Amino acid sequence: MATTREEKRADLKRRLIEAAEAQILEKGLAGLKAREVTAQAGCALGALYNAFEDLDMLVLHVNSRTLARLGAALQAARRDGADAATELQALARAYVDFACDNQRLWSALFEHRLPDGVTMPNWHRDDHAVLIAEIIAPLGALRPDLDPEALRLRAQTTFAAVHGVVQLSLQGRFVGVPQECLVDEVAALVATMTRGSRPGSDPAGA
Amino acid sequence: MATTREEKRADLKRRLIEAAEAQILEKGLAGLKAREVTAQAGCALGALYNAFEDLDMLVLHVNSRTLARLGAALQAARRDGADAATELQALARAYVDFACDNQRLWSALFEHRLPDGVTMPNWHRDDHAVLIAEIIAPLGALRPDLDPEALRLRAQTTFAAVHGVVQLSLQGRFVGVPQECLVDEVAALVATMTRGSRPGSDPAGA
DNA sequence: TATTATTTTGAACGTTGTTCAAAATAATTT
DNA sequence: AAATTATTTTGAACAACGTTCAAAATAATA
Repeated sequence: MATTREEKRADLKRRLIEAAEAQILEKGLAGLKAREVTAQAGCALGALYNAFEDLDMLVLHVNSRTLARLGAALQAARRDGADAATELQALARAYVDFACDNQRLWSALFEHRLPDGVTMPNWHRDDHAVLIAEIIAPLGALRPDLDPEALRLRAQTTFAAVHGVVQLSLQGRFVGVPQECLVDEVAALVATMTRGSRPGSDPAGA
Repeated sequence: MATTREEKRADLKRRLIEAAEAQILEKGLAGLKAREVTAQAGCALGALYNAFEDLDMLVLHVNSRTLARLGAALQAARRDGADAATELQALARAYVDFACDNQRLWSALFEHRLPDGVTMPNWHRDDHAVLIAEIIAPLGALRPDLDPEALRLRAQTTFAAVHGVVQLSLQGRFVGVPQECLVDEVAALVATMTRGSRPGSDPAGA
């Protein structure tokens, strides 16, 4: 065995990521503690800082895994060939379902903050692309007037709108819609945005 | 002076809230420290826990002040008599402006989390009503078909949609729209939602 | 097998929020 | 006014946290 060094290193990283994911799943991001993670991973406290720069970077690895799973769920929800409204509804519904079914992991994606002055590594930043990737095509079908740059911006805005409704609701905020209404309200929002995006829906043309 | 006790107590609370607000303004919610707040307020460390249950409750008082100011800004943006689209645009613009001009205080409103199992006191929960209060009237004008309960839900959804765009943008997230585009994208979103809400915009009727 | 390079370890450090007995202060009673 | 009681203020002490680092253990090489 010539690569024992790297193998062990990789295995430790994997165990730490899995332990961290389990901790977040059980107690939420705020319940993630270096001592519990290392205990569950079967290593010493300091070993965490050998494998990762710090606890924040470990969280980013967990979040990247969550983003990959979320991306897969969104891809699986695609309805190629269906009209844009149907496709957007399916994507939004898949997002709501994923957030509800994986609340703590999904929350960690947006609750986590890097310390001031620390910029997010590119390998993790790029993993966020899945959040808007599937929106672009159906939105482009609704809005053939938009150039690629404006279309991408509008996709980001569309995602953020749906995301905002989900987030305030799942946080249980006073201004958030009750969880029982979440699916319906998101569907209503997407329907409204879809209708408002259709060419010919401009008031000047009515 | 018969009420020295209460006066001093109230004065200390005020100084602590102002010091906490100054700290959040300067360094953000994560930069709020019990020792710095009490030092700036001119009292001992333990005095904080005499005046408030804990640091979280002090944050809630700061957040209530922020909500009051935000509520005033939204009320001032009202365009009574104007059509619903204009009114909704004005409200959304006022929300964006407030969030941009008071980023750290505004962020604290939504970043702050109570520990698991601790429920928000009613006096603070109710202060959140200002976030949707002004939306209901213009949205009701657009959607006369909705009963009061559904209208309130739709107002919450509408707020959350705009809020989501603002939050992801100001957090500087990869999927958030760049800050330079925020005003325009929110305006586009509100315009889309307004058009999609107009009676007669239902595809079945086109 | 001996030597060198790397990793693993956990005690120790600094910083946090929070507590609490003692000291200081205000209110009340004599 | 003085003495007594009630309340508040204080800051040292505590537990829990993320992080570091010299020493011990282990792997790679000579």
